[in-house]
Amino acid sequence: MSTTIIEIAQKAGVSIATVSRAFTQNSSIHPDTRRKILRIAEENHYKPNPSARSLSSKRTDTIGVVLPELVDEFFSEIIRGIDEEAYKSQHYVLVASSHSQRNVLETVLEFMFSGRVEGVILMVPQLQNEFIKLISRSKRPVVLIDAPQNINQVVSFNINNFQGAYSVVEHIINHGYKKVGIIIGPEGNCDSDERFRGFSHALKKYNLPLDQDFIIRGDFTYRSGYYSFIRLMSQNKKPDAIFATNDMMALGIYEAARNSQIKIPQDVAIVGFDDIFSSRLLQPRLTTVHVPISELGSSAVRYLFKMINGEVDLHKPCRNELTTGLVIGGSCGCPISNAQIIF
Amino acid sequence: MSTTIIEIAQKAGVSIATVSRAFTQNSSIHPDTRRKILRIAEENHYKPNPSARSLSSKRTDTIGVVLPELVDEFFSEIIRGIDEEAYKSQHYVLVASSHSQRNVLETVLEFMFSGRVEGVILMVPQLQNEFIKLISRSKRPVVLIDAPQNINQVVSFNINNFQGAYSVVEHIINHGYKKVGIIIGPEGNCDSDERFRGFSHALKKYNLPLDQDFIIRGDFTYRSGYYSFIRLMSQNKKPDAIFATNDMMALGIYEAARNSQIKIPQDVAIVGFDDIFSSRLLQPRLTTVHVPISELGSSAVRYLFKMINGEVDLHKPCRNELTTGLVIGGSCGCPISNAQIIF
DNA sequence: GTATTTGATGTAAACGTTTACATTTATCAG
DNA sequence: CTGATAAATGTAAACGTTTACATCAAATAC
Repeated sequence: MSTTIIEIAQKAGVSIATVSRAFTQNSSIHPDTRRKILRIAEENHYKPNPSARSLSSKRTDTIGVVLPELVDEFFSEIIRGIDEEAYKSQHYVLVASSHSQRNVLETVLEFMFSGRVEGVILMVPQLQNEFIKLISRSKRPVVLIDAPQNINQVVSFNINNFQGAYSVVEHIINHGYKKVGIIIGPEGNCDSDERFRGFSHALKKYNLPLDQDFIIRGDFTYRSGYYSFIRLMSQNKKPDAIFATNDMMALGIYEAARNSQIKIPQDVAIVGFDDIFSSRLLQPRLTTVHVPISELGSSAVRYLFKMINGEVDLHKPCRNELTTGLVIGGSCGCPISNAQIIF
Repeated sequence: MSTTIIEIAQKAGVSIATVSRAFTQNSSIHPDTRRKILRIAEENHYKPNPSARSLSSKRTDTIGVVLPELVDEFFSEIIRGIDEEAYKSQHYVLVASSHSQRNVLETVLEFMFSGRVEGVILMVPQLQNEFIKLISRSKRPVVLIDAPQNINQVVSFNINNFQGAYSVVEHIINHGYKKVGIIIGPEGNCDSDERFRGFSHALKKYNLPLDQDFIIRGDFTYRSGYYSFIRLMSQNKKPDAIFATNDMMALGIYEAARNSQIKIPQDVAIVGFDDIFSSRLLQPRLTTVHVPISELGSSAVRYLFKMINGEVDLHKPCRNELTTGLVIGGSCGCPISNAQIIF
């Protein structure tokens, strides 16, 4: 049907082995021969068949990416980081989001055992132990994005949630707020856990009490931010500052505050985490923690390639934390002109 | 190395052909035999090798998706729609963003046609004629998302830009505004062109003049919205309403208005297009045009599968328009309580 | 009882490469 | 000039499936 290596070999007057060599990097072939073959291939619209190639060589030039459903703003940034890096190394990206209808374990297994990809980048905020075992035993390299702190048998790239949370909470404490509330994320979510840890640590450091009434569980959605805020602020004892453990919930807070005539930051200061695009539009702008999202993706890919190329040990655990940065808006009480928002 | 079909055949006491048949849908094999083989395969962690399979059968169970770099909010929604639909049909999704470099797109296309995927979903707002030819001659099915109006040799799924623009502009005209400005998108962008057409048509219909001073070219970015607004409003003759041809530019407008103390909608009414998440956070909420993004992706995939399965003619051009909906906020002058935003 | 059809399975030839090994040719030291 | 070494190319055996075709047994028709 389509042109094969045999045709090209005939037209170039060489064997198929030589044609094959013309298409691979480190093979001994005369530069002139290669040029000639590539020219003829070009003329005949010949491309090596990927299936045949990987059947024979066991390489697929493809990496797999498994993403969770939730992380909306992350999604495109992460993929962009991954895709860009993969493109540089001439690799393809096979994606799968772990849908509600889909069992994550199944997807990952499929990926790892089907031989379709050379390695996997896995992002699952709620990671069970069985996964960890599976991954650490796997023959194919796996890099996690956002792995729980206590897991150390794997390779992972993470946001420094603790540090980020600590510094943003420290920042509001320095404003003089003493009754600091927090809206945490879903149970078992490692980002949320770490951010809570940073929060607690900051309070402790500054000798502030950890008041149970000021700890509300949300689930990282807009809606939960809205309602958690209302719950917090309808108690007799109200916080004077709130740490929303992600920006999406902070957005919900802003709406709830507007609806109940509560002024930010006069009545209550708000800080968030993630620095998502939308948070920059809020009035006053949200003070939050910047996260290097696409870098998370590209770093993960770079490391994955090292594993694939055998430059690093496949089973040597390795935890990497990317540093966060504080983004100061007006929501914490800082005097901020909004004129500088243009980006 | 890993278990092959031969091993399973031996353990099951059948030929490899029978094992193969156990793994394909429409093959004559005794149910008991299949069950037994699948059990043994399961026990031995056997999965058919995808490369071998597709080398032999010419099927890859994979579709390709090429996306532009820009369209941020669309990205994740589109992929979600595509992935979900592909998953239902047991297909994998290979993504590539076109990195906004033209020759890259070419490479990507070639990659896609190298036999790695069974069909391609292509989204490129600025599509050149050479591509159209390439696509319409292609052996593999291609479905376009967002194809220029004047292109009719291909299969495409589109937003009804004209209708959407027409109705939102009609809406502001009905408010009584007579000097309606517009910020259009980048040159050659088909979405922008169609939206402009809808705009002009509405003006004409209501006997309003098309004033060149009220037409400013932006490029769909926040930044361009900001500066285009300033340009529009620093003329002697100012518009009393502005149609931003996408929401991202409307966001920029809001900031520019805030900085120059111009009140929306009292001093100037604003409407947008896309109904992106962020636009719901604006005060007053942006009146805009809702676009069924993920549906665009899933419809495209469904049609692609029909082409792959030969249910529809590969080369029969087919243009599909998905209807948009008007989202009423307060930015056009409508009295709107913001309480209902929670979604 | 024989001929015919049907369904389940086996046989073996693709599918289009890569690559270990063999062969040829060119290069060069002595 | 000879033998050794290196570089370029050829030969042919994998790689792990699918599938057209052949075979065989059982069911059905007459």
